[in-house]
Amino acid sequence: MPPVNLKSLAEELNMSIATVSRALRDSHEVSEATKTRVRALAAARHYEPNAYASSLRRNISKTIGVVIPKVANHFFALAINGIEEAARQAGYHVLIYLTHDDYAREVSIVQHLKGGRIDGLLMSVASGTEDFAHIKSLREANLPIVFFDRVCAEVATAKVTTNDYESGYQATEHLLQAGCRHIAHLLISNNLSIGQFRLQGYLDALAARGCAPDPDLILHGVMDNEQNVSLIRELLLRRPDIDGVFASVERLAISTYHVCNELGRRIPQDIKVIGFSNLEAAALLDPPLSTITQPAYDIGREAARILLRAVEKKKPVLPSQSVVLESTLFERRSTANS
Amino acid sequence: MPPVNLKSLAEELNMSIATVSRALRDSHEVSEATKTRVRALAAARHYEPNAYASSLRRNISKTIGVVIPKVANHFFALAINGIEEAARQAGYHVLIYLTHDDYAREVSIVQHLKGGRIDGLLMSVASGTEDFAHIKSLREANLPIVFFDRVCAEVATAKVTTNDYESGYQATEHLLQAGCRHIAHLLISNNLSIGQFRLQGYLDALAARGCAPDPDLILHGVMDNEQNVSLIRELLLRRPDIDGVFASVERLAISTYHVCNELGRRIPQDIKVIGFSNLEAAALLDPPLSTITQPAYDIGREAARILLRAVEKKKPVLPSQSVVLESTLFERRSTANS
DNA sequence: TTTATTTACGTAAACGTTTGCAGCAAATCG
DNA sequence: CGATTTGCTGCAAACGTTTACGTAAATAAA
Repeated sequence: MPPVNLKSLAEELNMSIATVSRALRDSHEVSEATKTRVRALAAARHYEPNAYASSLRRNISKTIGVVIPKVANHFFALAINGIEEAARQAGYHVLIYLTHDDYAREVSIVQHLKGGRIDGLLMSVASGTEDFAHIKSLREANLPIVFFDRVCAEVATAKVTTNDYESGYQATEHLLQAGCRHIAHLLISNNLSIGQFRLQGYLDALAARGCAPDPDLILHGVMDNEQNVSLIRELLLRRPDIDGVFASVERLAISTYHVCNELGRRIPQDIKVIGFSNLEAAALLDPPLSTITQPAYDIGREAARILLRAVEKKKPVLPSQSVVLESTLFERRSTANS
Repeated sequence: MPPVNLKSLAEELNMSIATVSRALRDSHEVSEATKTRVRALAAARHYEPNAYASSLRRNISKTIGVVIPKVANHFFALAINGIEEAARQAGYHVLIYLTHDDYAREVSIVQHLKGGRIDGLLMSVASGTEDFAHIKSLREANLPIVFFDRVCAEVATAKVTTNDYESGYQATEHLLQAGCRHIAHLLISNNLSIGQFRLQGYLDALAARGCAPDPDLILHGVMDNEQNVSLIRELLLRRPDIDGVFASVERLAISTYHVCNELGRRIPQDIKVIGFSNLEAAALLDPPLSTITQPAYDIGREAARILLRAVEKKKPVLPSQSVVLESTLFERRSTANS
């Protein structure tokens, strides 16, 4: 089968390539009659414009990149869902890259993206990332970036986040109201801003009740889940007075469930648990887990919209376009008053 | 900042564009000395080759497409994970498209992919798809395709699936051994081959025990979850003798949990439940759900590897390269002998 | 020495599209 | 009627890369 491109169409129609191109782009400087003829043949031949030729010429790829730590996590899966929706509506394609929270991999990915493959980037930084030179170099290459959830404070661009401080405060307050006196806070030990905000909310909620913060109750988790289980087990054994756990990330809440099962601590009678989570099955857990749930789909869609607006208008993304969405606290049995 | 491309590098080095290009591609017809000089400058200027120019010229995009129904589903999320890994290792990029199980959207997406944007396609077809003309037209455009999980039997290419028949048989046998006499089978009403295989396994397992199949016990679910809950409720009320449920897809197992909660049927005492599922938290449900779990990550990685091998060798993908992976049955409390 | 062969590089033509410019009718205006 | 505008179309040059081909010098073979 001979290739079907502008040239072949033009030959068959006895007109120039330029006219065919313009007709298909609905240019005002080509007659209706010609447009109709061109469109008819293009449809008949199932013509699809070559994306690369077009991108090369126009210096526009109609593609955005998404760099995230992982996809097998309901939060990021939902975010991608929102991103894909916004992209599709705007006629954009979505390239996906996973860092697995590995700094080196993030650098390598970002470096490759400078080849003009994408018009803009959505990013949730790896938890290990401390140096942001690779990201800044992208900005110098004039590539618009929008961060979501795990943002990079050092880069002046739009960020889409949730009200993490308020949520941390609210979750802690919720445990206090449920009668907890000694509340542990589990977070992932890294430099992510979201963890810091949630922690501050926790601390302030305690302070508002006149409770002095106890550093011994703040557990810094690690990447490895097995190790987290050990850490939590040690914590609960060392401090039998703990009657509430606020997990900053889903995994730590799940690990807490495992440890409580193992140690025979009953939830919520002995210990109440609440955690950030987008787990669909939270309501079906044993017991149903109270969660602070981020609007993941909306985060993704909103971030994509901000990025695409900037891309289309060829304007830089401004920090002032940042958006803060609200998480929701779902009260379930794991924090019920026993 | 002036653009850094082959031309600018060549000018600065006082040599031709061709030599620079060849040096960077490590051609044997350029001296080691020149290569060193070129590579040094390229690194210093942070040169990244323009992906589109290269793709246009070589008619190779180093990109594969992934078309799936949804991403907010642990199975597909894990599959993407595997795909991304295989792609990254081979130096390929991954474009993602979601059909939301919508036929029209699938057609539109596939149509767009003919623009040369991708070198190969991985696909799990939408459950509503009955006509495969759009997919066949891709094959005519010489684009290699590998199906995974939800395959299209009509297209002669490689498919990566799981042993669905055996798993259906095994799940049913498991319920029978747990003492169930009246086992319902819940599946999504569509033409997907996987559903048919699982159903056949169910029927054969019953037959092997001398049980006549009862069509009234086979429930065809729909896309809408609310409606499924109603259907399951009606079924359980109409047939109080049902003491076992085998759900062909995760959602239907979860809906069964909801209905049992609502009707006060105890799992596993009154009804035992098993379902296909990749839910991470299955072991934490109330009660822990017995599952047949597909090796989703491996499916994705294997499918991508088969595709990439074909792409690299510019050979068509043959049906004989198909792979069947094995699912695992995880026995948990939802099917325990009460 | 002459004639092949090899090595290292340059020239220029692609790949398919978009777009500034020019041309050339027909229509409009002075 | 000549001059100008308007509407439509074609020519040709880009975009940045790759690569077939040519060529000059250096080396090897005769």
